Amino acid sequence: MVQEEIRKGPWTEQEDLQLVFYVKMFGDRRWDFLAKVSGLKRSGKSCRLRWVNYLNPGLKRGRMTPQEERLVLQLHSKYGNRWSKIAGKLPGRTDNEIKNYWRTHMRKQAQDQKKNNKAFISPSSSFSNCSSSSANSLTVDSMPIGTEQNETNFYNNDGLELLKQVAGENKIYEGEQNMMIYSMDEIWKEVESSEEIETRNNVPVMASTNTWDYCPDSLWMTDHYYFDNNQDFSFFTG
DNA sequence: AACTAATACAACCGCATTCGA
DNA sequence: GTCGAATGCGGTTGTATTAGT
Repeated sequence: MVQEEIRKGPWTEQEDLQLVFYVKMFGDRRWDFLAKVSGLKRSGKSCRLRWVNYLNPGLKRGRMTPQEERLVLQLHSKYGNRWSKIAGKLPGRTDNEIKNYWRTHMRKQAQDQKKNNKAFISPSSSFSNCSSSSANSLTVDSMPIGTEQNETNFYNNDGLELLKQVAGENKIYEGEQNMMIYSMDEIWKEVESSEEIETRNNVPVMASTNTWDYCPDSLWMTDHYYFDNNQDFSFFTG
């Protein structure tokens, strides 16, 4: 049996467009199926990763804000390397992004400590210790996230205008704007309250990881509703 | 201007867990 | 209850970009 060649490496714009189109058509589930019907020579796993970490319209782009950095420090000291859990508390950020951020800064931290000829205790403890001092210097807790000055724009390529059209981008932007009013205070509140519930019930609380939670009007949510409630697409899956 | 180091980001891999037949 | 497929997660690696010399 001849195995169809699976593409690896960086995604092209064309592949992105295709994936977005098919995710919009069929929802962000059944990745193997999506990979097949889309004609992409990618594994379902690869498609999912690309969507989750890059194409998902609810993602925030650009550098972490100081508030987010502080929250990551705090959450890491609590949860350790459970990146998806931490990401669940940071709307628009992915576990991959946070993981990368942490890794980079841990390395820097280790190097600094080496330089200062200090004993290296442990990643989480050393980092969380430093977090308190840096956190104290911050005074803009109530600044809404997503309002960072970084001008990095996900859709800054000409070709992606098409993507906008295909994916109904206007709606998505509305969603992003809604997301922006989710202030750090609110996030902190959520962290605290979910932990309370966790402690009380001794049951893990699923954070609202889905970006749609903050984008009630987004087209994507509409699509999900549509697919989930109005249509039976099982015939597609054979 | 050229080179190097540091940083940020994207992607892959392997394993664990969940789901459905 | 079992098993295979799908999905999710964390670790790791590769590459592009930026900053420093």
